[in-house]
Amino acid sequence: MAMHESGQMYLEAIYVLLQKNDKIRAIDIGVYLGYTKPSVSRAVGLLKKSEHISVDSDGFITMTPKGEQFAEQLYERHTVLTNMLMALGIDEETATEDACRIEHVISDKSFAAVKKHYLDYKK
Amino acid sequence: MAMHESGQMYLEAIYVLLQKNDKIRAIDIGVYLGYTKPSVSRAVGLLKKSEHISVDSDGFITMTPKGEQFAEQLYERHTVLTNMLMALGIDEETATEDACRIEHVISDKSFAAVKKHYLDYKK
DNA sequence: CAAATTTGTTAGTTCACGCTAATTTTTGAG
DNA sequence: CTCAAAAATTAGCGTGAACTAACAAATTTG
Repeated sequence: MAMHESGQMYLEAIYVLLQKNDKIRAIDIGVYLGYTKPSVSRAVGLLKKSEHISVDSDGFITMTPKGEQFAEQLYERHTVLTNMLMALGIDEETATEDACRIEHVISDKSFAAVKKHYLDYKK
Repeated sequence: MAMHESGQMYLEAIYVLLQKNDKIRAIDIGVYLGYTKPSVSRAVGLLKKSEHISVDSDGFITMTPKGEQFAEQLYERHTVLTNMLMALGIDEETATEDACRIEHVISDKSFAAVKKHYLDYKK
């Protein structure tokens, strides 16, 4: 029942797209992630069923409060991990890729500790 | 053709078991990882085909040089990541779990940078 | 030595998550 | 209003990786 890794990826993509655009549809997610329409259709259906997003009658996608909260957490992980790796001298592309994979597997505990260390260290 | 994440997990388990035991068989891996015999059987078959391990006529498993090299890399990632998380105050169980998941997804570049930072910082 | 246990394999299932192909449904121009 | 393009969905496939059930081979033990 819990969201799987791919669901997180889609949710984060939706979050990012919604920051830049007023209205988004399934196709925009597909273009952004480089996935085909059926894959997006399926994922959107699942996120809708799990009530992380809403899809209106015109196919425009918005986030529910639940989805928003979840996405914000993911996005924070993403940005903190990316910035941290970049602070260690990693190029942006690699940092983003690694952050994207690590953000889905690291525990809350470890993320909090890593983030704290990073913020302390940065000073 | 490249080894998948699950293959890495099995290979690392074999490496760890071989450090503690003279001889190991498929069943030991299953017990260690909590997987069933068929799952182990399949994984062992794949690792044998990819020439990371050898299985003698009595079912005893050894590592090829190729497998050993690979496993050592994995194990180093595992220990460094675990120690690092523990140095940040994470309990051993969580640190091990997270290290185990991160070690399969982090790039060589990022791992090297994280390791360097950790070693420098520790001093 | 025969029966019971342990170990390994084979066959087939399930689930997540991509894909392509084909088919709707929606939309927007002429 | 009609018709083509765009968007979405449905159906079905492939792969990775776990599972159970059933069986075969090997080993232990009464």
